[in-house]
Amino acid sequence: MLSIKKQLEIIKRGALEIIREDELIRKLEISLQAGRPLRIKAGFDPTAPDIHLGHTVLLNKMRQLQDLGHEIIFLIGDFTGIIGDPTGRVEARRPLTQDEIEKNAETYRKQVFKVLDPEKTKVRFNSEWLSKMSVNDFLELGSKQTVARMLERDDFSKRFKDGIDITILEFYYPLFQAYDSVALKADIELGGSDQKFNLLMGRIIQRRYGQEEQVLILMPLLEGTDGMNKMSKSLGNYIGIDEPPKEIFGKIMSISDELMLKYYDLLSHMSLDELNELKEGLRNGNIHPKKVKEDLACEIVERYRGKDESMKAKEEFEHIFKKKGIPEEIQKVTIKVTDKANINWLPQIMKDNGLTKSTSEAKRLIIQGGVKINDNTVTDPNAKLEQGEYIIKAGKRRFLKVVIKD
RNA sequence: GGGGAGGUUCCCGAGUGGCUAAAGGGAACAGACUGUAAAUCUGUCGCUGUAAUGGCUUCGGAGGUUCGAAUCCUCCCCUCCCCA
Repeated sequence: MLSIKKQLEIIKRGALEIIREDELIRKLEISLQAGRPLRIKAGFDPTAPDIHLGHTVLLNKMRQLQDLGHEIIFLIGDFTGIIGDPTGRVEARRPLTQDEIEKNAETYRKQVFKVLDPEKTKVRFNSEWLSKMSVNDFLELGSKQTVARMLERDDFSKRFKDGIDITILEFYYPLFQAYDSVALKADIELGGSDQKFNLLMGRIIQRRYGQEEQVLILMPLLEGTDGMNKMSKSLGNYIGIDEPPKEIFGKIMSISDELMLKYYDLLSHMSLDELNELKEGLRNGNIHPKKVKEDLACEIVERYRGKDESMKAKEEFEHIFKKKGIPEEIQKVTIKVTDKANINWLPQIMKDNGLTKSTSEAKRLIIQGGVKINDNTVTDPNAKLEQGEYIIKAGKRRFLKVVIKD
């Protein structure tokens, strides 16, 4: 194991807040002396098994701790997932079946182990202990916290003031999550900064159950591609690590320059010195922002998909956007003119093949000059395609190859 | 349990009998500009083949009044506020 100082340096990098640092140092000391790794807990929702870059901020930190020799517990909140985290909007959730949970867990394992070391990661489910709670246990847990304390939480107090529903069940969510720390005897809990309340609750509940309090490591939230909200699947502003390489590449390239720097801070494995150098270069104009963004896109794709894929994605991107070319692989359809009336009407073809949702939309797009056939802008919304082979480009990135036959 | 306010197109939100496929904003999409972006400007933004003063679908749900309803009536469902 590394020295306390070294460990601390690694742990602190990128972390938004550590509660409390003195406790962390003490825990590290004891761990080092006794040769006992610290138990680190990080919880994940079982309903969204698509890992995106936002998750990887946390996962990277987990990996670092793992590499320091500590014990990582990847906790799947299968039980609490049924309630739904009150953070953000609440929707009534359908309880997941055992099968679904197992399936989601499998997907998690597959994706998560692109970052974590499978050998050193323990996957647990909180239903293991929560579903076995007796009514008495449940009451006891409820007695450990007061309503006033619960209402301190922003989400709750705001909703309470605004007169928006808060179910009693939702009050239990932070308590259950806190109880997970008790059940696991966690030394450290890792989470996004939006989880601060829940994680703090863990400290309080652990104390009330006579345990030593966990240290919290709060990581900043990664903003989504819109640069406004945190990255999440439901907002559609996410970049999934399982997505096709060119998608990942393209999405990263489309973020704003400002956001790009935040992504560097949270996602790049570049050393701090290199990072500062880069920022300086951008400021004085010695480095072109596009190049910097490209490098980031390459780094990310390479990490999850390998060097080859990363090179390919970059070339393809260059090809399409810089040289305004067409991608190598595009969807191809063959149409027989005689099949039906209007089958060769351009908007109809576009709609039928998913380039647009309706013929109206296709017509609009044409009128706006957003449609090209073989590199020539189409101006006539009544255009029909005669026999031959065409490449249709709709908007910036939708392509289709059509073969019209008799 | 009593009293009151609401549910409008992807989201927020105007609209209280025809001029309303429904103001305005946001999101999204396209064009210009660029670096692929951001910002800005312009345009589009229910569906439907002759870019139609056409047809169809949409304003919580189901009926009804009317030549005509998002707008009026009845019942139902849902949300919120105040009081108990």
